[in-house]
Amino acid sequence: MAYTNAAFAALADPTRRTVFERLASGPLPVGEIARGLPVSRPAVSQHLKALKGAGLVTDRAEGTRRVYAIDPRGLGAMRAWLDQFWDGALSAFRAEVEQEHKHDD
Amino acid sequence: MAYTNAAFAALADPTRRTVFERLASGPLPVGEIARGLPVSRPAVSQHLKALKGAGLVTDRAEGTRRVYAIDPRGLGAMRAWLDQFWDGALSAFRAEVEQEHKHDD
DNA sequence: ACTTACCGTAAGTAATAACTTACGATGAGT
DNA sequence: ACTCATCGTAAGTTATTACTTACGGTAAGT
Repeated sequence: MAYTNAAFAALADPTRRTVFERLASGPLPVGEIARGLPVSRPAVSQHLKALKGAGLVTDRAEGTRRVYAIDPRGLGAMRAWLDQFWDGALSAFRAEVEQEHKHDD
Repeated sequence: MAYTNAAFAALADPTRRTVFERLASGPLPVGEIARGLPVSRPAVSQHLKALKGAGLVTDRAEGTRRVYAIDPRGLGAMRAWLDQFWDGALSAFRAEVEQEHKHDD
């Protein structure tokens, strides 16, 4: 999917991943997300913009505040990409181990 | 896991992700990986070093060449991190949809 | 209407990173 | 011993980016 590129790039930054993790328990307004973080609130806004562009979060207006929530689309894109390697990598790894055991004989 | 940080950072770069994808079909020496890529071979070596540090690839010496293969550890760390959100995000999304359907009545 | 709370964006800065070329080291073949 | 192939690392450059402060805009409350 088109989200794969942006999703990986977005979650690369530790601060941005922390922002994302704060939404795991449920939707939150920007101020709540930024509370206690070592960066300023505008920085959090910029991170949220990047996450939104990657299909990782959605935002809705609620009065004067903006509530963000996790968007499954970006998550799904990353999962699909990972699954592309999962089986192959495991079987290859298994074959690799057996190969090394042969050397032990 | 400790690999989570480095794994996300490693796969953020498109070139590096391409390098990683070339190992999907099986182990390859550096020269084979770099063949046809728009970057130099030393650049590929540097990418492989980053991938190795993230637990995404392993390397073994085979004569004068170095064969790289996909390491399931980094892949597993990312999958575990993703699964941490997967169920919650889906159920939250479902609740969100139902909430909006209520508005349609 | 005025103030306050909440938020996104613009501009500028400092740190990071992806890339290049140059070089050195090791193993295979003659 | 010599040459060639393969690869990792060092040094330097350029582009990207994460952050700050400053500002403007909208909604709610009095």
